[in-house]
Amino acid sequence: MQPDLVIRALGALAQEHRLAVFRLLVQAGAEGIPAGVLAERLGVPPSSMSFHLTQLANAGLVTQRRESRSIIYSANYAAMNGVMSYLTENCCGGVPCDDAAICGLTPDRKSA
Amino acid sequence: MQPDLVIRALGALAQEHRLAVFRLLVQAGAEGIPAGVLAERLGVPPSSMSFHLTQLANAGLVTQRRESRSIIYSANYAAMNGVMSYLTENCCGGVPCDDAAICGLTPDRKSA
DNA sequence: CCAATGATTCGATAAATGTAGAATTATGAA
DNA sequence: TTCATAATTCTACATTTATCGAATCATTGG
Repeated sequence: MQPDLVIRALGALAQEHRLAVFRLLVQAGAEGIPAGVLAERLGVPPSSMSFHLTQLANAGLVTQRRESRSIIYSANYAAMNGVMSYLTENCCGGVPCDDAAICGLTPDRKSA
Repeated sequence: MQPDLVIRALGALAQEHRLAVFRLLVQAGAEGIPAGVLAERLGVPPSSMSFHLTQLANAGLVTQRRESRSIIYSANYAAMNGVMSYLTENCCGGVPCDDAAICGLTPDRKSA
């Protein structure tokens, strides 16, 4: 994954509402969530939500499909994996995060 | 790690120069790199570099120590691990990711 | 003390980001 | 067609971010 795309993805996630949206979409899985539902759940006006969804889409983190009147957003797991891989390889000392915190274990396992 | 700090860390890394700085610091290890050397290596004016280093420090991603006239920056690995853990747990479908790549499989938790 | 070095802070400026109402587009139903 | 629904685009505005020269602060050496 090229740095430019990684930067866009990080920037896309570095915002309260967008991080919350992405978390919801990750939980929702392939089924996805309509834009309007996301707006309502987070208490954000539709036009603002649209702006944020555009940012996420532009970073490649979400995909969209139309279903009747709704436009349904889904998380792009592959893109997220790409970001995680980049960070692991370039920003974690090249250590494959073996028994350290990264892979799902609680961070204070690092209690050296 | 609380979401607010995660957002600040993501925002700190979502910038060309800062991502480059952090990568250099990760490679440098505990020894760290002086601010001036970072500025020169990346071709950024000292005042601009200072701005970016402040952002990184404010996000908790780097630490600084004075050594004679130089101020030496080092990567905070624990903070980075905290960010990775948060993303793995909240943005990768909760999959423990240790038998996939980072989180290489789409969670078909919707299988019911 | 005085000058030189390394770094930050200040100041001004340009660009990008976030917000949200109003208008517009797309779809479906009567 | 006409209306209602779902979402986006348009528009304006305030805030934040990024840049970088100039001024300032901190440290060391003469």
